[in-house]
Amino acid sequence: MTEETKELAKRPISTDDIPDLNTIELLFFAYRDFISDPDRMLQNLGFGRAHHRTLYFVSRSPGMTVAELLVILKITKQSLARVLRQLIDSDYIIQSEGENDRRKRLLFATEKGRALILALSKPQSERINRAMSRLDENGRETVTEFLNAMIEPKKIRHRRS
Amino acid sequence: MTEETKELAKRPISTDDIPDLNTIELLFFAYRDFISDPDRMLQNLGFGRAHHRTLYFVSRSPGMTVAELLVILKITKQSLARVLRQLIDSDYIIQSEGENDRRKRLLFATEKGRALILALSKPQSERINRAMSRLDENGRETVTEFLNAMIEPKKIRHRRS
DNA sequence: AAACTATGTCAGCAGTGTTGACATAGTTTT
DNA sequence: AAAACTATGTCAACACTGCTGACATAGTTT
Repeated sequence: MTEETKELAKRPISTDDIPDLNTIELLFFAYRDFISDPDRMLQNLGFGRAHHRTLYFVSRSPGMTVAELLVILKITKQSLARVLRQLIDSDYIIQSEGENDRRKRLLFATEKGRALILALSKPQSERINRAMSRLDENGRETVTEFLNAMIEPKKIRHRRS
Repeated sequence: MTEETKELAKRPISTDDIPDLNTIELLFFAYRDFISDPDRMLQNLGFGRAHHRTLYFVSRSPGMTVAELLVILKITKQSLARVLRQLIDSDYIIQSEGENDRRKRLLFATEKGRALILALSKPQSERINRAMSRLDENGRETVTEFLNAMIEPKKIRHRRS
């Protein structure tokens, strides 16, 4: 190992190479810690992040269909089916037939599901609150604006005529 | 399904229930999109996010030991061993013995590894740059401050006397 | 009746996290 | 020098969540 033929990069990468390196790193740590509180709670239930997200969006938009959920989560039918089944079997979510279109499955959180999503969101909300507390109203809007700008703009979908 | 005995939560959860709900959602979407660009690149190499992070921190701090990497990444030895082995076998990272302590394995990115981490970081940096471009210097500091405050404060570790 | 749509399911695979046990080499302590 | 400790590696096994492709069923639209 002493006489290497491979070229080594001994100089650390820095903001000279990538100007926003510090922000990249901050985002990694911030998101990891942000998700860590609910992760711990979920573990006790035998659930994971996918359950969290599924329950979240269903609670946020009661009556959502499976297809709509797939679009939001950007995962495959099979990935969703697994966690959705578990959430339904353990009474966090229930399905009901669509009124106009009986093929559709409208998804609703039960009271049990609602209680869980509120419990999971609480530490996240508190963390955000702590971080925001240092900022004035203007600063909070700045953060919101920044996060929004980080999101991939929705592509306009053209319907088949 | 028409006559349900289970109690339904038909009212959507909202900022009435969780004040920072919108920020929670924004963070989810922002991070998912932020990580999606390098994810696509990694796929072509047969690598994943764990490889990305490992290579990142080694490039950032050349000469890092395995133990130090474990502390930063907060994963288990076995999880790291797998991706580290692949990175070493495919010449993105090399190991060398510690000078003082020959048990230690000092990790360095090769030029190939350096090139990869720069390529992976580029779209992330560009995305941050786009999002930051709307903000003035003061706004950028606000975002940095916010992200820092979202991170779990390091616990003070007491050394055995 | 035929074509299409919404959903569900099966089998199998990949990446990355986990635990616990054990092995080896090197360092420090007694 | 022997004993204890440390840094790393490895083995086996498992869990969660993403993927693909194929196929089935029921309901809707053409």
